[in-house]
Amino acid sequence: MTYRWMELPAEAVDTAARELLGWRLTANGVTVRLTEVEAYSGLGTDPASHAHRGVTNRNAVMFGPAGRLYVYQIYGMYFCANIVCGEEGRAAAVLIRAGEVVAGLETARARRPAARRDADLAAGPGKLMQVLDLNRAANDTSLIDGEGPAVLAPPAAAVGAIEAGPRVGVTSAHDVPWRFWLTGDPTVSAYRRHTPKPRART
DNA sequence: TCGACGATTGCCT
DNA sequence: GGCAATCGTCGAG
Repeated sequence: MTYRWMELPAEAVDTAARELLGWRLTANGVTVRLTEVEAYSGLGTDPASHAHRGVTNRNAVMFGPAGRLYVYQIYGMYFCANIVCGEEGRAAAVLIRAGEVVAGLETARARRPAARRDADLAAGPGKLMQVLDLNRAANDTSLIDGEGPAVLAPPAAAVGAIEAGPRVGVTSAHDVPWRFWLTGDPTVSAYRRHTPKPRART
């Protein structure tokens, strides 16, 4: 199985990100509809990308074939998931930032007792991974062939309007809006400000 | 081998 | 709105 976004070149990762909105990601009994994503190219022009400084042991998956999962741990306690895009040998990935739980709602609630509303169940990269019960073990597994813990499927219904905006907190490459979300969706976390970290000097 | 930090979240005031 | 928790990864020495 090959999807359109899998055949786009690495420099068109923003287009791939757009196309992935509305797709359904299923893992461990829970299905979420992707409502917010962010593109990362790291072709030497994206300082925010893990792949910006070349291949390392961690980001090697980003340089692999499209349709696989790139999972990494952040702040020592949460996981974030990326959908690898672009041709093999060139880094490109789409970060899954938020989703709407469309199946396995009870299971999702049990996994995230801190969520007060259903819209908060997967309204963030780390939250989404908790809901799907995915971790580092899912890194470098396929989202397409069903052999991995997670499976990605096309939208069940027509995807609505899409909005785009620049990634907050990134000074370079801010001229290109690489964050995409479904207009008006309550699960989208795009409204959140990027928390500036306490750093010496400006 | 060591030191610093991050594509975050949730609890505190 | 502010900040602590917590550790794998990376770059420098």
